[in-house]
Amino acid sequence: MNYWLFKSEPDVFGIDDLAARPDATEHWDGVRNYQARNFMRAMRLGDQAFFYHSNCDPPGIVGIVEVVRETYPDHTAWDPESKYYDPASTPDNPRWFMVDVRLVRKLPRLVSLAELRADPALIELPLVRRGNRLSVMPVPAAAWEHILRLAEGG
DNA sequence: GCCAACGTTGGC
DNA sequence: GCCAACGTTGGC
Repeated sequence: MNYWLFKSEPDVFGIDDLAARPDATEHWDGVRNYQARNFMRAMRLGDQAFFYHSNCDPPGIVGIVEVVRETYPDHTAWDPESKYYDPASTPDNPRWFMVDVRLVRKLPRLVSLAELRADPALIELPLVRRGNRLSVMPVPAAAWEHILRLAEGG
């Protein structure tokens, strides 16, 4: 099992929006970066991920989600009305993919980006590397467990 | 609102 | 294939 992190802007789609979906499940559409796409294609059923709020104050990790459907084509790329439309992606030859995630739980508290950055145990966390703008990225197992301990105060 | 750090585009 | 220009992300 692998661990991941999904970024989302709470003004657009926050963790409470996910919680309000039927079965607290939603497809993760709109990823238009090849590296992030490749990470999603590597996800397997049962993989867990942090839900991260970006572009807000304060940015940070707010919950845990689980992959409940593995990679399949992102249909929003075929919709001319969608802001994620990409005419280079077709049903016969899809370029962009998504997974379905289900909310496992919100964390007892937000673990802020500032706190993550300041923690020497999280040097290996891609999120805190300089200039990282990926919206989907891996989380090393040791970092995953460390962050959970931070959130749970133990 | 600013701007650093990216990724993408397109002329050559 | 190079690389300058451009657009985007996202913290601050």
